[in-house]
Parts: sequence; C-alpha cells; structure tokens
Amino acid sequence: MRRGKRAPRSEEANPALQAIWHVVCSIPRGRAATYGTVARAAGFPGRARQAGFALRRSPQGLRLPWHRVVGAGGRIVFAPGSAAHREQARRLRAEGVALRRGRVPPEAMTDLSQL
DNA sequence: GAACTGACTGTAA
DNA sequence: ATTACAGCCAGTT
Repeated sequence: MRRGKRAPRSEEANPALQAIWHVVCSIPRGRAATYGTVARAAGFPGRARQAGFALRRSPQGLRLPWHRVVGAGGRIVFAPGSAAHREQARRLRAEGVALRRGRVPPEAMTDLSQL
C-alpha cells in the first residue's frame, strides 16, 4: 500500500502542534514570549503564524498558558477592547506581569533560549 | 491545485 | 506613536 502519508484527523496527533504547545507550557509563570520566539523554540523558525494557529487549535482539555504568548514587542495581538484582549491582559496581570498600555515590558519577555 | 485566511512581523508613510 | 502595506508560511475552502 503506497500510503506514504497518514491522515492525522486529530490535532493532538500533530507533532508540530504538540511541540508548540510544549514550548508554550514551558514559558515560566510571570513571563511572556512572542509567537516568533515560541515557534523558533519549537523548532520552526520564521513560523510565528503557525504558533498562533497551534494556540487557536489547542484543545480546551489542555491547560495551556496561551496568555503568556504575545506578539512582537510584547504587544497583545488581539484587538484592544476585545474579550480575548482583556482576558489575556487580566491573566498576565494576575501573574505579576506589569502591562503597559496592553504591552508587556521587555523585562517580562523571555527568549526561551535560556530554557 | 489555486485562492483565501489568519492568535505574525517588519518596514514605510 | 499610529496606520497601512507587503512578505511569509501553513492550514482551509
């Protein structure tokens, strides 16, 4: 049977998504990382968008600290005023992250390279 | 297989 | 500082 490729119907069967989720889980509490950094740490440099896709497709069964993932410059990618934006800001703040106009200060940012 | 879309990023106006 | 636009990559239609 020349079925060179299998069909992972479930997201949890995707190693790429798992890798990204794993990296997100490894983000220390009280810190934040950018999509690009997460993707790079997961082994996919230059695929920041894929990191976002992985988070969006992440099963709710996982207790994933998605709120620790922000856009470049520590900026929250969600539209300001939206529910997601507020929730992420709220969660970050709950972890001790001082948000500045919806932005995470560089000090709270981690490159995940030290892990 | 082409076209569209998106939890991105960097540069320009 | 803010807004617009283009580039990039992978998944979805």
